[in-house]
Amino acid sequence: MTRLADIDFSAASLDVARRLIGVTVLVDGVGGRIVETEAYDPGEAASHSFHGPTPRNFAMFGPPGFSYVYRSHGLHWCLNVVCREPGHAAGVLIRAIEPTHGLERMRQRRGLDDVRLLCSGPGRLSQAMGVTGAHNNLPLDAPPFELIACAEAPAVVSGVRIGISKAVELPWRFGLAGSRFLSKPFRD
DNA sequence: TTTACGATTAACT
DNA sequence: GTTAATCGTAAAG
Repeated sequence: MTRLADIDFSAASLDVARRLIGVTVLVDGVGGRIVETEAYDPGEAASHSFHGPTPRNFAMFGPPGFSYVYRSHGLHWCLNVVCREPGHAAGVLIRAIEPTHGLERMRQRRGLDDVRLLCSGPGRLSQAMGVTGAHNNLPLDAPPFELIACAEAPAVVSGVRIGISKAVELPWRFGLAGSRFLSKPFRD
């Protein structure tokens, strides 16, 4: 049984990343169940917080349980959950969700019908849920955000992270075992 | 001020 | 399998 109170955002990003699997995340009532996450920690070079605070990543240095939204490749928004205590600047990237709430809204925003392609990637799920830079540095336990814990602890698999060039060997990617909504399958 | 590049995606061959 | 799209950010000059 995973209750929302069991998710302590002041814990290490590894723990938070694993525990977020199965949790439902909504923005304005639209969203779904988290099936894939990645942990980032200032101790490793792949993290945006590795080089210290900047105008982009300041949200990571704020309180845990807040959002950190950044723009990737000039066109995609990516949603992160800040964890650890303020100043430590660790975070968890939400990489994929299983769409459950507001399917029509998400189809409209994404411009396609295939449920499987709606939210299977960090940029995709942000577009589907309407997340933009305006959602940066907001508390996740207050509107427009909403988190709903799952009834049972899900089976979680892990592997190496995707799309990075530093610290590529760390197995800090987590996913819901057997999910059809992952951005890429786990082979590890 | 200039420049190079990215925690990506989609559309190609 | 490869590559173009597209621009904010940060490091270099």
